[in-house]
Amino acid sequence: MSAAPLATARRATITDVAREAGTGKTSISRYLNGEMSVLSPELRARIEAAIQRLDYQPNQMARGLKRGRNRLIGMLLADLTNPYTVEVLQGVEAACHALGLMPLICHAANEVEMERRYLQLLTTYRVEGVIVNALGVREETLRPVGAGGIPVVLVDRSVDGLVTDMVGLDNRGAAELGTRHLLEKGFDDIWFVVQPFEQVSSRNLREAAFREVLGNNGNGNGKAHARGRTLVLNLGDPEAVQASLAELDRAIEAAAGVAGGVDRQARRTVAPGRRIALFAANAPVALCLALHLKARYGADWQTRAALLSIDDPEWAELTGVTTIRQPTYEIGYRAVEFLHERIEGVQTTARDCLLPGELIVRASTSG
Amino acid sequence: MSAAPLATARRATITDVAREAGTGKTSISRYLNGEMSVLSPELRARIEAAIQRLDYQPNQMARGLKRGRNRLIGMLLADLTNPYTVEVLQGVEAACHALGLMPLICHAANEVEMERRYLQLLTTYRVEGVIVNALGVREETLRPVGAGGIPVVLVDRSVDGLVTDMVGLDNRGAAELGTRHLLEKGFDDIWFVVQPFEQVSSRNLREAAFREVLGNNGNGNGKAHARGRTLVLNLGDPEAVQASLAELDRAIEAAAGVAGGVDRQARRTVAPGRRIALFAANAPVALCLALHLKARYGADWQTRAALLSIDDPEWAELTGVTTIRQPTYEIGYRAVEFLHERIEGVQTTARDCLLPGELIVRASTSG
DNA sequence: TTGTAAGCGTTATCAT
DNA sequence: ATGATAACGCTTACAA
Repeated sequence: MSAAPLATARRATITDVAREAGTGKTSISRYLNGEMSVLSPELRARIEAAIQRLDYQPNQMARGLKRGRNRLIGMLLADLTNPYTVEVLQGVEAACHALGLMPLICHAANEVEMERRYLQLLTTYRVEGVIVNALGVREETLRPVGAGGIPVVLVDRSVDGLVTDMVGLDNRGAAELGTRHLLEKGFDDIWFVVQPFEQVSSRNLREAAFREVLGNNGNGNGKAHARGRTLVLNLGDPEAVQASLAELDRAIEAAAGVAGGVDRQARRTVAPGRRIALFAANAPVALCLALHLKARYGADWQTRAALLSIDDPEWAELTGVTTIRQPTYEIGYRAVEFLHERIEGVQTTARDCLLPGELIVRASTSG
Repeated sequence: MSAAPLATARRATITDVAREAGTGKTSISRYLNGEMSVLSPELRARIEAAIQRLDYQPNQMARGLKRGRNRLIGMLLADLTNPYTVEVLQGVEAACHALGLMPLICHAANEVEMERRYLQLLTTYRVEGVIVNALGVREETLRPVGAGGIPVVLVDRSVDGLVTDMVGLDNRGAAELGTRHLLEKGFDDIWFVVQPFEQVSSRNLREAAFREVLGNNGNGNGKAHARGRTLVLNLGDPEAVQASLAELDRAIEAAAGVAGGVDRQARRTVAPGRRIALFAANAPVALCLALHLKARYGADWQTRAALLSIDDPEWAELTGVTTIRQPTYEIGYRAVEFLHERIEGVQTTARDCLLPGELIVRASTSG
C-alpha cells in the first residue's frame, strides 16, 4: 500500500525532475504549463513518469516570483463572528475557485491595529488584489495597498476619500423596506438601534433612510403620528451598552404601562398599538437586544417589543424575528469578479454594486 | 497631503533601495534582518531614508524562496458555518500572531473534494505546517502533506491510520457530563442525536460514552430504568433528515400522550417525568432539532422536549438551551503551539491534548 | 564595516 | 522539438 514515494525529506524541484527524466528544466516547465504542442509524445511520457515517481509539485512561490503574479488575493474581514461575514466569504471562495484565485483570509477581529498589520502583510506577500470589509475608517490605512497599485474592492462599506469599486447591500432601500413594514404593521413608536454610525457608511445610510421615511410619513399618508428615534449601541463598550439598554427599558415599560403606569403584572397582554418596535441595524445589535430583553422580561419578551433586524442570523427563524436578508453570497461573488477584472487591467471608473435586501416576515412583527 | 510616494507602479525592490542609498544589496538585507551591529550609523541612516522614500517593502515570497521557510501555515477548516470553527479560529489567529506565523485559511465547506484541493494547494505554496479540522476520513488525503515532511496537527478529530498531534475536546468526558446531567434531572428517555458517526472520531467517542453511561447506570444507582437511544441525523441529506425527525416526533408524541393517548390538547402541562430529552452531539444538530421542533410544536416546543447540546452557539442563551461549552479558543491556540514546536523540529511521539468541556445549565433542563 | 557573487525554484529568451 | 542561460528579489558565504 505504500506506493507513495517514501518521505523524500526535501521536496523535489524542477531540476530533480529534469534529471530524473533525462532532459532539461525547460521541457519540464513547458509540460507544467501545458505547452504540449512542443513536446514529443515520448518526452512527454518520460516527464509524466518522472513527476509521478518524485511526487513533484511545482513551487508556487518560485513561480510567482518569476512571473510577477501569484494568483493570491487578500480578503480582509472585520469580524468573523458576524454571520454576515461568513456568508460573504462563501461567495468569495466560490468565485475564487472559479477564477483560479487563492484567497488569503485575514481576520481583523474588530481590532484596527490588526487591520493595519494584515494589510501590510498582504502587501508584503504581493497579493494581486484585496477585498476589504474594513473597520478602519481612515483612507490612509488602505493607502499602502492602493499606492502600491494593488486593486482594492470594498465590501459592505465605503471609505471616505477612497475611490474604488465597492459592493454591498442597498442600505437605503433595505432600511426603507424595514421601516415601511413596521409602519404598515401599525407600530407607532419605532427605535432604530445601531452601533456608532458616524464613521461607517453602511450604518450611516441605514440610519439616514430610517429617519427620512419617518419624516416623510407625516405627509397625509396614514400613520401620521409614528415616532422614530435612533439609539446608539456601542457594542465595544459594555458600560455604554448598559446605559443605552436602560434608556430602552424605560421606553418599553412606559409604553406597556400606557401612560407611565405601574401595573406591569396586570397588563399581560399589551394593547397592540402600544408595543414598541425595535429596528436593529445588523445582527450583532439584534442579538444584543434580544439577549437583554430575554434576560429582563423572560421568555415572552416579544410581547413587550417587536424586533426587526437587517441580516438574517440562524437564530432568527428559531425565535421568530423578522429580518431583512442580505444577498451575502452574491456580494462576495461579485466582489471577487470586480477584483478579478481590475487585476486583468480593467480601467473603468470606480463602480458601485448595490444589491437589494429581502424582507422575511416572521411572528415578531405579525401580531 | 500626498506625502505618500506617487504610485510607483512597480514596487521597489531591494536593488532599487541599494541604488537609492548608494550601497550594495547586502547592507540592505542586513538592515532588514536587524543586523544593526554591523552597520555604521551613517549607512544605516541612508538606508532608512531610502526605504522611506521608496516605500519599500521586502517581498516575502522571494525571502521564503531563498530561506526555505516562509512563516506560512495552512489552516484547513471543515465548516465555517459551525460556530465552533470560528471560535477555534480566533485562538489560532492569536497564537499565530504571537509566534509570527501567517495562517492561510482554507474553507472546505463540507466538500471532500475541496478539502483535497486545498491540501494540495497548501503543499504547493510550501506552507511550513498544517492544522486540519478534517472532514475527509481518509488518511490518504493527508498523505501528500505528511509525506512531504510537512507537520500536521489535527483539531477536533483524529484520522484513522494517521499518527499526529491532535487537540480537541475531551469527548468522552463531555458526553458523560451531559448524560449524567440529564439523568440527575430525572429524564428517563434520552435520545442522543448525532450526524453519521462511524467515520468521525469525535462523534464516535461522544456516542459511545453516551451509551456507556446509560448502560452502567443500571448498577443499583437510582435511575435504573432510564432508556437511551441514538438517532442519526444526516444533515447532508434532507430526506434522511425528514425520516429521522419523523421518528423523533412519534416518540415525543407518544411520551406526551403518556400511553400513546390522543388528548394532546388537554395535556398542556406534561408530567415532568415524561418529557423526552434530546442530547445533540453538536451545534448544527441542535439547531436542526430546535428549528424542527419549533416549526412543529410552536414557540413552546421546549415543553415537549428538553434540549442539551455540545457546543454553545449564540442562540443557546437566547432560547435557554443547556449546553456543554468547548474551550474552543484554547483548542486553536494549543494547536498552533504544537505545530510550531514541530516546525522547530521537535521530534517527540504524537501527542493528544484533550481539553474539558463546561456544562452550562439553562432552562431547558431545569424544569 | 562593506560589497561581490552564487544560489533558491521557476519562467522567458534565445539558440540549436 | 529541445535545451542552455539569464533573470525574478532575496539571503548568505566569502572576500576585501
